Amino acid sequence: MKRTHKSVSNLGESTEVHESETLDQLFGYHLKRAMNVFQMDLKQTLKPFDLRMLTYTALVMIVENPGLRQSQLAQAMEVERPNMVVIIDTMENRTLITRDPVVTDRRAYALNATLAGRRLAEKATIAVRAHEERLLHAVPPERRESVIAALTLIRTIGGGETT
Amino acid sequence: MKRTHKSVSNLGESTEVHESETLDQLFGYHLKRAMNVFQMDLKQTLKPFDLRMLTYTALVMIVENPGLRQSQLAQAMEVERPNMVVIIDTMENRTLITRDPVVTDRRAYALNATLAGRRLAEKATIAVRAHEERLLHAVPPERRESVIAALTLIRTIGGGETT
DNA sequence: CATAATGGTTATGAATTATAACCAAATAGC
DNA sequence: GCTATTTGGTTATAATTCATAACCATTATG
Repeated sequence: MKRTHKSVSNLGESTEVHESETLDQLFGYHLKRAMNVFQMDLKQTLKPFDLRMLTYTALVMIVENPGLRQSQLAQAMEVERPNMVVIIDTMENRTLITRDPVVTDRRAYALNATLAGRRLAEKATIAVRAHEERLLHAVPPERRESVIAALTLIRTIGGGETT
Repeated sequence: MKRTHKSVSNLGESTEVHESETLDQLFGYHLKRAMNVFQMDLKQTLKPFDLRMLTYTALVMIVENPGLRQSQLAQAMEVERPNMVVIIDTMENRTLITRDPVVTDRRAYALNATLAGRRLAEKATIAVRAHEERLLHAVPPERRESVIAALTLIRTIGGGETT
């Protein structure tokens, strides 16, 4: 299935999209390309809900982990704390979540989703699932699982140290 | 599996890393997490060569597609032309590549790697392969291929239109 | 030729991400 | 109890990254 790669391509007016054998052999290269496609599509998918990837992720995490604190969320999402603040701010301003006092620690806030927040998360998730189905329809479920397993494996190996 | 919704929760000292069932079911979520790990590691891998991900990619592409023009490279890398200019600039300043005149089009430049550029690309690629091996050693080769195939499939589907 | 389109460049702006310093509250040491 | 240190959250700001608009020289169109 490998095309014959000629060293010197006659670049005059070739409409051909140029590639690289070396890069094509790299796992990370394909990972990034697929990621780009996914990300662009997801961005469009979330736009109607006025959500970005990070806000969507944060919202869902809060919905499913009521009482979560900002630092925990930041850690879980691998985002710097200061950046988490603005994400939380915007969601609070939209009354998707609330910052509730924590009795055991008066400086911390417990994050909780409002009803509107849960509703939005639900709707957005439906759209996100449709977006995934659209992009993945050519990949049968068991292969998706296989890929996810591989990706998870990679993460557990490389993600050990967050130096 | 759903915890009781209390406004104020007792998340006092749980060291547990919080996750989300919804997100865990999403392909894109795992894609992004793995991508983060990969990217961070690759960044460190390329640092000794004073290369960024984009410069490495560009360099390899030029090495394997001599005479490539900037716009073609930008298109292949899905990068805006103005951004490509600075990438090319830095590589030219380091004499890794040259901008050679194109006889058939006096405003275009043919990009070619110098000997130093090819040498650097080789060394960097060895390091990148080692980095991949490190992160992927738990994933057997045939599964890597399977994953790459799936990722490619996704790209060909979603990447059709670049609106 | 005159007009439009293209390759490359410059300048600039928007958006995302990271860093440093700060306050209030909590914890540790004495 | 009282100081010193650490932690959760915030603010301000810098550094990166990425996208947009306008421009020049050249080429293609008609």
